[in-house]
Amino acid sequence: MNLDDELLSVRAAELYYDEDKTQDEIGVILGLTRWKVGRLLASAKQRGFIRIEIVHPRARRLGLERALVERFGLADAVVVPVGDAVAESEVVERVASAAADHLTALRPVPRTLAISWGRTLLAVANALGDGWAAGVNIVQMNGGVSVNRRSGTAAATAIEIARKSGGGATLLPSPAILERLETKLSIESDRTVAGILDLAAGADTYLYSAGAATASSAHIESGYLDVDDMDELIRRGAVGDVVGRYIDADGMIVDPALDARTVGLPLDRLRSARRAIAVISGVDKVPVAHAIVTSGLCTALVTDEAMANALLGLPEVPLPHTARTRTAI
Amino acid sequence: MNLDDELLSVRAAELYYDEDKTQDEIGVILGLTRWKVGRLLASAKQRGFIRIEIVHPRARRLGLERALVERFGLADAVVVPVGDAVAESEVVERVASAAADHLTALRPVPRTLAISWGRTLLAVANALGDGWAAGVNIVQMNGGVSVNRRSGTAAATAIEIARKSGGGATLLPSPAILERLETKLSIESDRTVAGILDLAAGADTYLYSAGAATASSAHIESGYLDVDDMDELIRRGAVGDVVGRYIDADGMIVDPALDARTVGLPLDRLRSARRAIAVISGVDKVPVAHAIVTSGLCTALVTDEAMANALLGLPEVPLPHTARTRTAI
DNA sequence: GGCCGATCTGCTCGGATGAGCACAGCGGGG
DNA sequence: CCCCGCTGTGCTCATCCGAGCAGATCGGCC
Repeated sequence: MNLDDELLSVRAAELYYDEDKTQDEIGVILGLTRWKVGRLLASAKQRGFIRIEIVHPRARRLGLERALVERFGLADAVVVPVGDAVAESEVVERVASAAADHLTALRPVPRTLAISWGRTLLAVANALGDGWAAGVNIVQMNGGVSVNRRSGTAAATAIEIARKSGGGATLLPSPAILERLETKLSIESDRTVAGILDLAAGADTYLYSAGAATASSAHIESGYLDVDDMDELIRRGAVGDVVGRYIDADGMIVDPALDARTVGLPLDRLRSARRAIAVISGVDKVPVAHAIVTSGLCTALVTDEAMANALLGLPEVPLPHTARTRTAI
Repeated sequence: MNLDDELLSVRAAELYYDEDKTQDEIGVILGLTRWKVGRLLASAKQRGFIRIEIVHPRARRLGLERALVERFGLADAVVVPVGDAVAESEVVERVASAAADHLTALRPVPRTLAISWGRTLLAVANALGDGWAAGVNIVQMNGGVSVNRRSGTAAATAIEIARKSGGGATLLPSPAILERLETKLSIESDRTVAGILDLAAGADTYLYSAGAATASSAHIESGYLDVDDMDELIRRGAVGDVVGRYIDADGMIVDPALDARTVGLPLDRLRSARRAIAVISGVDKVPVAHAIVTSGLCTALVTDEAMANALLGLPEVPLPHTARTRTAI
């Protein structure tokens, strides 16, 4: 395949894709047979000269989804594209929107859905449409902030999701982390709390996000941990938290003592769940997302393209000509 | 066409373009007939959800070319795409390369080619392939720098183009602009110079670029004009220079006195030429390019996509969703 | 010079696709 | 209540296009 053919490929591609000519017409224009034109187009496609992009907020990246499912043994994956022009803040919205779609399309329809809380989950709640399902019981699976600057975020998330399905919300009335083990044990043995945790443990579907182990964690913001605690966690290998529990790169609890003071469902319940949907986006959460998918904490992952590429160990934006220099084809 | 169909379009497009499924298969997956799928794909294309880009240094934008030919009554236009990732400096190279292609494909093959000089033309000279034509006589059509920091650029351009066609170069041994009118008249009446200008006037093809009327003009760099002269020219409506002569937005000479001291072919010779090829790129040259195409100074324009869009009065990067807000479809 | 394998070219054939048409559902107006 | 135009759907048919095959061409090697 010499240079001349390369130029012809490009000319043919222009006529075919930009000008909507038929291969036969292109053959006449360029003085070639239509089969030659077909072969040129095939080679142009194969060599990556032709890039087809689907420009839509709801578009997905099916190839990456399949790769994730394959690589990490998931039941399902949803990957939303992030074009150059998509702002960081908008990515969360789009991932949340995709998660809402995914929830809406779940079959069988969930009867009891256990959820965590946070910025991402609130976005999912907002993105869900009225009547996304019928009469789903929403139950919180971990303790949360009761009073902070965005007071009631956790509760609002659960209530919103429940309202939109015409079902009820069961809130877990407990702090996320308690100072003393005894307090935690006694709260957990309280009939109300125990009942709620039982309900959560019996859920058929789990939906949660994850937090990165950084100084901007919601746990620090809410005062459950301070910066020194976080540094210590990081020093011991923490990559982030899942429903309030800090894990390392292998998905193991980093600090058993801290974990014992954390109110909520144990992680093994997620691992044994038939359906556990993790909704995670943002580069700072790559390590925790990796820990989640490799340690079986979720059956489905909803995320963004950059995350998917990172998880699969690929360069973030595989442009054809940069790809050549990076991967030495 | 409601929102539901819009989402289906996107899903269908993903399966069709990213996953290489057949429309029939997509029909099965989405629970639609193959005809419905076909219609969805057509609407997705029509609504701009599907963007097909040809990623290649030699690619062109045929649609814009046709629009330019149509709008400005040109015989030919060549527009090279500028993707997001193409650096400003590379654009000139690509335009030059396209100009070289265009020259090589000219029929009938030029016998005498009159050229100007400058950064762009030098790039064209370098981009030309050996044997791009056979025995073309190259002749300079305007005076140029003889000694400046890049000494001999003007001469090198002509010589290079000539060498690659196996023809000869005829240089115009004169400054671009003279201080006194008498000097200019006497130089022009010199037998050698007059002969060269006659030769240029008899060329069958003209090739030139243009300069913007800015402080970084080659005329200032070479000392023919100073910044005050330029300010005065701009004040009087100058948009740039064509073969050394400053014109306004209507293509008229801005300063007849200055023009009288400028050595080279008069612009009307370009207007009456059978083939005059202008090679222009860069946003700062939009005004001068516009003056050129509207006042009939060229029969063919070789330029970049941003320039073409500017000339046609379009937004620079017509993304589907921004286009909606800007042009109110 | 002549043989041979590799590559390229042009073709047949069947699947994929788009244009155009007939019909169903729907809503408004008489 | 019925008629009628409009939109959306499923189908027929002609066209387009890609897979696969036989002959042509070319370069390497003896």
